[in-house]
Amino acid sequence: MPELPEVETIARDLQHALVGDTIAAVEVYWPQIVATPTPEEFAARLVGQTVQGVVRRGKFLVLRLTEGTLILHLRMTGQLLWDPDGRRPLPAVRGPSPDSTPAAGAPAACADPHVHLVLRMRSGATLCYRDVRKFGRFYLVADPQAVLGRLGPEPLDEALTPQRLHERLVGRRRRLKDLLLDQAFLAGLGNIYVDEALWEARLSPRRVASTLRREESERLHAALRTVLSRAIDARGTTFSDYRDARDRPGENQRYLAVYGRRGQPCPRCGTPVERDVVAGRGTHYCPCCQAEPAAPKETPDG
DNA sequence: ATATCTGCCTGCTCGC
DNA sequence: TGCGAGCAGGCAGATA
Repeated sequence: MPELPEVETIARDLQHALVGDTIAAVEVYWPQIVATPTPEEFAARLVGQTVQGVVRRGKFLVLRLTEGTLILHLRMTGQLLWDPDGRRPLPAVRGPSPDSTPAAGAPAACADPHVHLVLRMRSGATLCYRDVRKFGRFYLVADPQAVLGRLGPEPLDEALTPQRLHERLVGRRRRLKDLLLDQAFLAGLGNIYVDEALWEARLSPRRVASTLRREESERLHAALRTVLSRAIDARGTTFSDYRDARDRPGENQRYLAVYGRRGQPCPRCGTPVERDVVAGRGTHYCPCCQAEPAAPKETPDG
């Protein structure tokens, strides 16, 4: 799953590869991938636009263009593959449909059936969007805030001090797992890095945010920075599908302490890692290091 | 504000 | 070997 470190890796690579290049043609093979505007408008407006910058916000990839902003979300299995020679997936052969745009029910015949959108650049490079699950979405907007406006702060932003994180946490009665996955609370965390950060901070995923002591919030703050920074340095985690813009896997999976390690020993204490469903998500944790808080005691009287 | 449910999708595992 | 069922999971949208 592409989360903050994975999208950051792609953004940094594409910043070098794409800035200054101009979109020559757009091919849409699965129209639902385009969230806004209509797929036809989307393609028409993109042609002729030059890429001026590529950045990340939360898990979104943001391409600043001459006119407007192209924003995309890779969701679960999305890959954005840059090929300087433009000869990788060759999704050129169309089905028998005489229509210019393939209908949703009649997928075009592509060399790679999972490529749903292609940007052909004037340099000859291609940018191919590949997504087995088809959950990813593209947005072409005048105002980026229309898509990004509801995102919470960036976990690595210096403005998010331990004190500020503590203040945000203690105002909420949701469980940490639930809250940290909420993109309006913090932008960019997904299932892998929430589990890893909670392990690093020695906090139970079931802990109610409002009960955190200051020292525990500080531990969580430090853990988020440690886990995310290390993952960026390692160019992301390839658990199953993730690839960078040049189709290379990341290296961070070798540093995972709990995610996907059910039954294996906790690197800190040796207790077997457990996997439960918390807040509707598969959740990995060490039952010893991340012991559940004692049930809130009903004080008989005081 | 919080919690829960559905739909979007396909590849994979599992049981028969 | 093949089949259907169930599952995973980020997010939007609806509902309680």
